[in-house]
Amino acid sequence: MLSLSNDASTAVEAEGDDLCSLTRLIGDPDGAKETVKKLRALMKKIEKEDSDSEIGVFKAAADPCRIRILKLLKEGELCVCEIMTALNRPQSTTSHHLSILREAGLIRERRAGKWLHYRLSDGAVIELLNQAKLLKDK
Amino acid sequence: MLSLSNDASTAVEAEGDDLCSLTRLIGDPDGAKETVKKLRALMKKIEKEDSDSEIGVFKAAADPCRIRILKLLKEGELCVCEIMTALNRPQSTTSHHLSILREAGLIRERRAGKWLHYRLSDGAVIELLNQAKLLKDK
DNA sequence: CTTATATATCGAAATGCATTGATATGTTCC
DNA sequence: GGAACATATCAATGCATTTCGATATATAAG
Repeated sequence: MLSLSNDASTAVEAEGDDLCSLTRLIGDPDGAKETVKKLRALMKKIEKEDSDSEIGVFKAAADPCRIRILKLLKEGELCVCEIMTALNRPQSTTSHHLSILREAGLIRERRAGKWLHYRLSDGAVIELLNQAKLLKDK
Repeated sequence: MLSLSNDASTAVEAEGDDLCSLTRLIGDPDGAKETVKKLRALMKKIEKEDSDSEIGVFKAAADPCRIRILKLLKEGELCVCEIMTALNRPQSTTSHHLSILREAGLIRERRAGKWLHYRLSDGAVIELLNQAKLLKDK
């Protein structure tokens, strides 16, 4: 099993492990070393960008109930009790899904008296759905 | 609890249930009935579109490992053993994630001898990531 | 301040998903 | 055909998420 720690010694060990397979792959040890170095650098760059909120966005959209909510809201603002009516799901379930969408930044709320009206937070949400649809159609 | 079945009788019953809360919400029974009708029609339209593959796309992107793979592949084609080197994860784990991305249509494979090279399936994948990033930045 | 209503949060059960070692499949080379 | 290697699939384990009833919070009205 490869180590996940970051200190220098285990990093060197891990590099040794990787070289086993990559040397064979590439055919020469120096080329393999070079490739590993490039991959590590690229990975470091990728891990430095915080991907958490991106993942949150995708997680939020990755549920049938929540996709339905997003598609409903494409037509305009709705309050919670309208959404639960449309979904045909209990209030606690509906509310839970709304809070996940809200925390991911996909929807916004507006209070009007005792009612909360939800809407898509931005045109980017619609674009996100469009891109997913594009991908599915191929 | 609201019924999930589709036949006429239970649909009427369910409509009655919904009217309880929506009538109060809107203030007049006729307006409520109208609203419920609209919501049901909208929902029927939404459920008719097959959202499954869209959900598959979002599910595939909703994992730290897999987001990393997508970002790696933005730089160009890589074979499995390069990807597992970069991710620092066992082969079976890496392969599993690749198969999910492949089935969702986000990546494609190309065989070259005993190696499989993976690449992003389309520019739409990059656009998808961009839209998610846009959303997170607000 | 009490009651009614709309929504959020909690807690428990059920389900789904990520991870990984072990094993199977497919490819190359001899 | 058999050995070596790259990758996929299987099966078991543990963790995360969904669902939903029960309860809490917030707002409005009397």
